[in-house]
Amino acid sequence: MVHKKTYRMTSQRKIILEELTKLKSHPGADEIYDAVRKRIPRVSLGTVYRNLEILSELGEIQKLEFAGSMNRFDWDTTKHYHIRCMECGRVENAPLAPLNQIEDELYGTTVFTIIGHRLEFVGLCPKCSQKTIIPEESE
Amino acid sequence: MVHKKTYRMTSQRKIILEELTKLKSHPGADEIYDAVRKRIPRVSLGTVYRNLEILSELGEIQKLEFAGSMNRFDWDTTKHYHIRCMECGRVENAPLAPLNQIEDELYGTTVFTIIGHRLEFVGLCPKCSQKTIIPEESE
DNA sequence: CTACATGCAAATGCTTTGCAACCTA
DNA sequence: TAGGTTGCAAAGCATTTGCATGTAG
Repeated sequence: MVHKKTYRMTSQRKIILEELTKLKSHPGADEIYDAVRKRIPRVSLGTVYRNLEILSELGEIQKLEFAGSMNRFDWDTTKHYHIRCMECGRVENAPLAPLNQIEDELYGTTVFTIIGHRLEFVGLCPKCSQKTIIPEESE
Repeated sequence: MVHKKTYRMTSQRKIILEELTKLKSHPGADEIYDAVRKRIPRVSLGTVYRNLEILSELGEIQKLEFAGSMNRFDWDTTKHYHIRCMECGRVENAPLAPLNQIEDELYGTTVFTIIGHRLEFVGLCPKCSQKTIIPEESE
């Protein structure tokens, strides 16, 4: 029998979890690092990364991976989709119920074993859509 | 009036496009680099990256960005989704028609201006699903 | 006690960029 | 000939890792 890995609740781990929960947004590791550093000035970025990984493995938090941008983390562990601002990177929840049936549609038509899917919306947040007025094409 | 940028058809550019088209798979920049190097031994990886970027800007190819893995490129420029093997990274087309209405569902319920969406499936390719037999949980 | 965790710094992997020489329209 | 393009090398950025020391259970 294999030895089961037992995780410890260190003060760093607890504080990282607390700060993510407090942030409410969908921060990247760097933002969480900044928040945690206010309480543990000598904390290392490596510790933040390691703990975010472990916490998501434990199901305490959710790791959000986006195409072409850095990872973000979510205190909300329920299944939901996101919208990301292509200008500033801000992330919000997408008000759309999970497409629970969509994977079934591929069943039998692909040689892959489907394990999951990821859906993300790309757009502009209110701030950036004001700034980003697409200029007229003038020849 | 602004000066419009005019692209040139250099031999490198042409060969990069040719090799991507030949590959038929969904190669990363490194694979394309390897293929191109057989015809232009002194080509640089930077040139490959720059040209892939320009070619996708021109609509000659499509840049595929996946969550948590490197970019890949597609000679097929039509709208379609993909499945990626979580073990070996192999990418295939997903036999599913584009969800053209899905963005409309968010209309009015989000403050974001939706510009697009990205849907990707994650799973195991035949080779990896054989190797990856999930071991029983034995206490 | 001991296996897991930490801080630190160096390393990683992918991608981008500065620059002088080069070439295409 | 002008301005896009190249090869080369160095830099950039997010993330991971090796290691000696620290600490929770």
